[in-house]
Amino acid sequence: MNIGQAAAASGVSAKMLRYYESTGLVPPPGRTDSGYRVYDQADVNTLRFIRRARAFGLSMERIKLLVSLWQDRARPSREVKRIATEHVRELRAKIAELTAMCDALDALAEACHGDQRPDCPILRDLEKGAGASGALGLRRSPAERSDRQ
Amino acid sequence: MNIGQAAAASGVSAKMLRYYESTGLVPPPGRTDSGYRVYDQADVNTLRFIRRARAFGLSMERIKLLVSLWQDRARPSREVKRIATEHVRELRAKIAELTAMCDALDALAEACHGDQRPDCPILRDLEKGAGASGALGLRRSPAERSDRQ
DNA sequence: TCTTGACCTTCCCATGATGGGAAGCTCCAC
DNA sequence: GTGGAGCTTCCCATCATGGGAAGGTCAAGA
Repeated sequence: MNIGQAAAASGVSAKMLRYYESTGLVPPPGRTDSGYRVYDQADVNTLRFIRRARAFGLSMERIKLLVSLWQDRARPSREVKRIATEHVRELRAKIAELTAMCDALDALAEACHGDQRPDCPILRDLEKGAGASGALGLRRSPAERSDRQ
Repeated sequence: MNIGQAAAASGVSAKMLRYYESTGLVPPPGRTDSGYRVYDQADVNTLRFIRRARAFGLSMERIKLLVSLWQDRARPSREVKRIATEHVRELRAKIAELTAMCDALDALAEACHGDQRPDCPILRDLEKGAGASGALGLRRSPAERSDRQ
């Protein structure tokens, strides 16, 4: 199989395939005399594994770990579960963050007439000084917190 | 006010301040004879507006629109509301996507013993062939869909 | 056998918003 | 006048992904 066929069979683009190889996520495949990459079914299975792991939003770094655990018959499932639960925790945090943004902005949008008049609660909120922004805990922004400590 | 003072007063880092200027989000401020940027209170107000808009997760592009609407006394609130509701829609889509990932992975993690034994539902799921992945509608990945149409 | 078009190779660039850091200049307080 | 804090520009890195150019390869059909 050349790279295009492996891409079609795995659902990973040829571009990403080369990228995964360059970062060491997958080992360099064999080459034909003319330099074309050659893949086999085992490679395609690994790529599919990676694609599915990506669909869970896992980072390349974690996927690298998962692939090595997957290929280790003596792995303790504890390791795999640890990676998964850590990712779940991060996803929950991200979801909570987005939900807060979404709810706060939605409330403002609901309060906005949305007609030809210039008065707008959304803009009024955005131009507020140091006042708390309701649902968003916006007192000290990340910038304020991290800028030169 | 020099850039450091404007950064402290607005909560936007000096680094981002220069970046916003380079992308045209804010106009180039005045300069001293020696080349230092000079800001006034109006600039700081704009930067605060931007910082608060960023806290809602709005993109630079949309913030650019919002700033121009904000500064237009004759703006129709319709425009502002449109931008906000569009962003809310995108946030909801993102939240749904992350929630699906999170729930699916969490279910797998819950089913995993997490001990020294190698058997693991998480890895079993990831190595599955074309089978549907439960909560994730993983039949055709983005790669499969977009790769060479 | 030659041509043609699809495919492969490497290399560079762009994304979006942000930070890190280097080299060099400026300003202020002592 | 000196030291240190702060400013300037410029380049690099993130993270996973795609776009595209320049050039080589392969296979099918004339």
